[in-house]
Amino acid sequence: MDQQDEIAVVERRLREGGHRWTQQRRRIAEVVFATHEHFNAEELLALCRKVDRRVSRATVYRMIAAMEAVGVVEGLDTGDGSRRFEHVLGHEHHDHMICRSCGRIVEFSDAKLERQKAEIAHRMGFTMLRHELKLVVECNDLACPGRAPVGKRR
Amino acid sequence: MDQQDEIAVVERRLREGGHRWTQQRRRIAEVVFATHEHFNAEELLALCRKVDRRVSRATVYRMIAAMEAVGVVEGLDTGDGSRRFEHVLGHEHHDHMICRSCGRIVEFSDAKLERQKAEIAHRMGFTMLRHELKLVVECNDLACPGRAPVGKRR
DNA sequence: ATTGATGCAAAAGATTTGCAAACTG
DNA sequence: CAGTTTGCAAATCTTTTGCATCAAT
Repeated sequence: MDQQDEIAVVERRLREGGHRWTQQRRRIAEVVFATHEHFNAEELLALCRKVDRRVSRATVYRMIAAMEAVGVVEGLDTGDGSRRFEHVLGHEHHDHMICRSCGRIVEFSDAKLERQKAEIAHRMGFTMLRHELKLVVECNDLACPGRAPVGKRR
Repeated sequence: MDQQDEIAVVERRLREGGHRWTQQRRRIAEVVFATHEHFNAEELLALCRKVDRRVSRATVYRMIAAMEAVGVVEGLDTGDGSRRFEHVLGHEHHDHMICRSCGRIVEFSDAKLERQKAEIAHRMGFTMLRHELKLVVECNDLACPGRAPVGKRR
């Protein structure tokens, strides 16, 4: 699935949800699916503004909420004070390791882990909507460039 | 380990960290270890104030940070806009399910899951400091009293 | 006495919202 | 056209911080 298709999916899902497809929303979707970073609202706003001055902060926040609601974007709490997001179309679910030494966000996925999570929710009588696993780690020398901590930690 | 012991541990760890043990800190620790809810800073402040008017908001925030730093309290992001906390002395690590229908936070723990998490971090060359697994679920009729959603969801 | 801790109020950030104007279907 | 969506700024909410004062060691 390439970027055009992904944006088409976003459009379709929003329309199906009774929403309108505006120029701003398309712009935001384009930027979201063009990046592979974990961005927060402010960063997304800045990226959108670079290509289209008409995108406002409020619209970015509203669009993020809308995309989350239709499941094309997921948020994660990295502990830096803002929520960060990533698009989730076209790749299987993955989890995150957040390195306290260098601030990197490392993605990983593990089939066994996924099975275990689903099984636990089911065993306890719940329907799992989504799940978020965060490992806060410290990198060892080989794995890490040894950069200074990034951003404020709390 | 009863509540007195738990508070003694908090005191010891803070003192070992070079901190002073003040009346406010003792009060806050007492309240934290007396509750079994997942409280946020504002709620903790209100509880403390009920028994001791001298506890201020700033001190509550500072004490939460201190307790987190010495590992007697852990925070979790429930998606309601504030961080929630729980004390972690005297019971093994557990994860959380957050029910989107009724707002309940259900705790669970699974040894196999724990082993898997640790193994993954190790395999990828990291040292795991802590981990947080959150399953966002929807309860089925039997499991849920069917209460209305609690708090704002985002 | 020294020095860290506290309370207060102000500041800082992130996110949400009211409303008139602009745009979509 | 009718009804959404937008931009803006103001409002909200949570958390942090500066600083004079207080209290623990």
